[in-house]
Amino acid sequence: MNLNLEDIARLSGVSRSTVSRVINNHPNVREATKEKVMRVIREQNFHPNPVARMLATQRAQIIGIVVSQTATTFFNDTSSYFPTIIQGIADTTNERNYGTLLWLNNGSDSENEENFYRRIIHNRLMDGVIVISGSSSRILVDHLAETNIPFVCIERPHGVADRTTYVSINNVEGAKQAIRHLVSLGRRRIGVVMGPPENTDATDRLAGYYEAMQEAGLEVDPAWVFVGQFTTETGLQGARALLSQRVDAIFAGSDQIAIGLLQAFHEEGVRVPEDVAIVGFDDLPSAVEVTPQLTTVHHPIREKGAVATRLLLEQIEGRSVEPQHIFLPTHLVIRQSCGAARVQNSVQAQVQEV
Amino acid sequence: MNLNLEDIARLSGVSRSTVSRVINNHPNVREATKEKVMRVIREQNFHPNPVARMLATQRAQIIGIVVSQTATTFFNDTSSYFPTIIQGIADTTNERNYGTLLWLNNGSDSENEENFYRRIIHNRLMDGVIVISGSSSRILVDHLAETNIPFVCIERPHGVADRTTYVSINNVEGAKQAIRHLVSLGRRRIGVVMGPPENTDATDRLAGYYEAMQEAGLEVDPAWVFVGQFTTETGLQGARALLSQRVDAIFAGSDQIAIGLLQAFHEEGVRVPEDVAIVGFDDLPSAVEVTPQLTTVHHPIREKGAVATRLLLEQIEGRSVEPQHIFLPTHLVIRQSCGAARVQNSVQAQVQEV
DNA sequence: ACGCTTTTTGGGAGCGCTCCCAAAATCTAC
DNA sequence: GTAGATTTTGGGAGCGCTCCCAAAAAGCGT
Repeated sequence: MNLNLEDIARLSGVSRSTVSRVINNHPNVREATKEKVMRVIREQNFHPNPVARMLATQRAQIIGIVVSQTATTFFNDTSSYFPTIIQGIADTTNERNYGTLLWLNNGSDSENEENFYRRIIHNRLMDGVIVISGSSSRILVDHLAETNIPFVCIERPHGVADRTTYVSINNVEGAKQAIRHLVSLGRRRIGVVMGPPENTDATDRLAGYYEAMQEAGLEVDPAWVFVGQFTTETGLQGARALLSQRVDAIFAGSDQIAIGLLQAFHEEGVRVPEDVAIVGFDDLPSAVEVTPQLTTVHHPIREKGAVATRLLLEQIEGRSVEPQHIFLPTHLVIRQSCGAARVQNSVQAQVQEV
Repeated sequence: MNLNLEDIARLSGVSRSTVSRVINNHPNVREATKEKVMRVIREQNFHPNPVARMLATQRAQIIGIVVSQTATTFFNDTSSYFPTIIQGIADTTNERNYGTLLWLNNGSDSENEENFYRRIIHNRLMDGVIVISGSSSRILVDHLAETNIPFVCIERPHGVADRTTYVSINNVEGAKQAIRHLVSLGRRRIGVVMGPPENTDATDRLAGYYEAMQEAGLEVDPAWVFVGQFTTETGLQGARALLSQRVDAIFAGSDQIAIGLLQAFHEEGVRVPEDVAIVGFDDLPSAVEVTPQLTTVHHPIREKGAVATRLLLEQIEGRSVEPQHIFLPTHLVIRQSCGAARVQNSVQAQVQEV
């Protein structure tokens, strides 16, 4: 039922090779021939079989997106971190006519995980792979590094980092921007609630916190540092832990955490930003949906995906070989939760009236 | 560098065909031969080239997931509708060793859209396709129906519905559950803020609202019905529109809308549930993160993805031909926003103390 | 019109598998 | 040991394309 090159060749009175040349618009085809063939192709609504082409060229025009187990939790919460990265990837792949094969590991046992990685590595359908949250899928990254499948990580991976191309953001600087801002507003007892140490974003942001505190000449009491996950749950716990330390500001390692802080403080009757100022990280869509709106470090998530894809395609198409390490810039978005903005948020306004 | 069947054959002293039989564990291979070949395969860490296999078998073990343009907006908000469906799909594809090709259209102009659909239809890499939000990608569904690529829609599509297999939920019944509950709590002036009429979930939920109101013998004032998008923005607008109608309850077409209502009422000083009771739809993760927690109709999103995939694979593997229409059941989750729960939410507790 | 260069075209081989058929090996029973 | 049935194995053809090389056609200058 489906036609092939040979059929089109017969119908247009030329050879298979000429049809192939027309399709791949090879320069050396006479204009008249080209048009003749093109007409037949259009008439028959012919589309060359990509599988055959793959087999012949050893290229698939497909990249893989791997979302590792841990990271999968992101899908369940209200952060849209992952989907946003994927959108960024799609921005580039659509533009360049690549397909994307999505690998989501949501099994739980590690036997499955091993099998999951095998499937990825041996699936020769992909010209390259983007590993999201490289820090949490070290095994895969190591495997990938052994083969010569081009790949790039999103977020700085552990271990193989310098031999690997990755795209991250300037977490250290972002954290410093946040802390400096709090300091400039007169806060001194600045605590931090951070994500897990396996996550390089978390470690980098924490490093930025320490650096900025030191630069400001502020000593950090270890009890001001609460480490958990990048979740609202951790925010709730962190709020309780830090409240007893009488901190006057908290740097939340992510907006998810910040939202947890906000919830806890709301319940405890602690006023934000009056009693405790909060600065988040990520600038998620929900940062403006909470009360008070979050002051937060903008994280160019979608761009990360797009840039990673561009780098990967360069690698695939052989235009680049050297491992690259990209850190996209961040910037602070000042809203209400830090207390810098004039605007009073409506909760207080209301409570004061009562 | 990569070995092929012939190499393995040579190394194990048998023929290509025998190796192929071993790999596909065809019954007629002597045990001894089988083991010999297996050993070589393991030693060489050989994996057959899936592309060649595809070309020979005309089967790819890959399905496509199409997320159409309009739906893409879901990615940007805090609803995790889409990612959750995709997880459901992955649950099934991982189990069955299928790969998934993700098609995300985030371009804007319609020329792109046409091209996007072409790419999908002519990409012969997919044994079948899952169209998410079929109602919004009618063109694609029509195209797909013309070819004989197996496909399944998530949500009831427009037009071709009865010739098409789709998986949806019982929107009508879900809406009725919500309304009945509000009626049982003594509410009479029940308004509704609903998503767009192009969306069949929206139309079905609205139909359920009308039916339930009629069953309860309550007349619906047309001014109580506000139609927009499935977004918080629409919630904000809807709240303002319905407030002047002095409704005592609102059925929100989605939790996103409900969150918008909550925000607006919070700002206006309208108490929920005392002044206005709210019931949402979807039971998103954020339903428990807002104050008061949302009473809402549970929507088995992930299951929808999993079921759709199972149906698709049956179709692909030829075990089913008749179009099927599945409506997964919903149930009401009672929390705080309807006023049925004893627990007072903390905002009021606080305000009352002041 | 003719030789020479350049462009255009056709066909073979190959990508790495599966599937079919026929040949070889093995088994069975006498 | 042998005929006949059955199991196991090997090799050819084919899936639909690309790529290379050689042959054919066209262009060009005299």
